[in-house]
Amino acid sequence: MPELPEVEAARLIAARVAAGRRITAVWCAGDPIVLEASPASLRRALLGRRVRRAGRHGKHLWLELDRRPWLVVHFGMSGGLYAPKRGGVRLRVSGSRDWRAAWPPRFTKLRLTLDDGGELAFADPRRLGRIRLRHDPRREPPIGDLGFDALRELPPPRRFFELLRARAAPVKAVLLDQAFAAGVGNWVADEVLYQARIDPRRPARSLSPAEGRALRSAMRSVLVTAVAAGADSDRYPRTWLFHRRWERGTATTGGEPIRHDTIGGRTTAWVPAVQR
DNA sequence: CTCAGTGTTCAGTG
DNA sequence: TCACTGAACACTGA
Repeated sequence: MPELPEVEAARLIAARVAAGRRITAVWCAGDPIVLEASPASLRRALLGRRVRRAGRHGKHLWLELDRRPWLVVHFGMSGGLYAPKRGGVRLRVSGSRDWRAAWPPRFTKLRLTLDDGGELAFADPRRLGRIRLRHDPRREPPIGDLGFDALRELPPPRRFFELLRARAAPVKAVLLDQAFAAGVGNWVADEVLYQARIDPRRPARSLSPAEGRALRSAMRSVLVTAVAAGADSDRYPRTWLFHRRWERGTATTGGEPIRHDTIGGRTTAWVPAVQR
């Protein structure tokens, strides 16, 4: 699920289901890896609380409650937040293929019931996600260590360029660094570099001011567009590299070949004919 | 059976 | 101390 657009979509789900509601039941899986806070402390912190709003910074999502600490979640590689389909059939069985369609979803780690009967479930098959409690999420680690939120706090062009100029690593690696821009992940970084027409291997500090502006604009455009689409990738523009990034040895809409290299520790899809 | 993946962290290096 | 790199983590699906 989880880069900034997907987490923002999850935040909207959380707000729709829980904002203004009281938590009447809490269920926790016995998973000490994903549950950084113990089931007992989670229950103590959440049960009976009223949810004020849902917040997000980068890929972290939290619920503001009427008493601290608050619930903070990170989706890792495979986590997600789910609500029962409105008016849909409640499947009791949650095995096999489309585990997200079942209720509760398979791999559910935390489940909340609200006072109007609404429900939220955090599920994470690969267990790289985390569920935490924090008194002041924005100021404490891990969120306190992050850079600007790539959607809501994009710095002005001058400042953005200065931050870029301070980094010697490949620009792709810098985009992935959450202490630089919180919320940018592998596919967003590749999409941004493609649309800005920049070679992902370039040292960040080697970019010209014009390239810095192009990168910043592309970051804003990709994120605004993906969030407006509700993180539904089928609704992303057909011109985006996203739709072809895993078609090995294939070409973009312009007929240019896609190349795959490991940069910043991640497989990077890019188009040498376009990105310089 | 092996490998890579929409992510983060930590040990090791220079 | 800092910036950076690569491996580890855990599990699923190709």
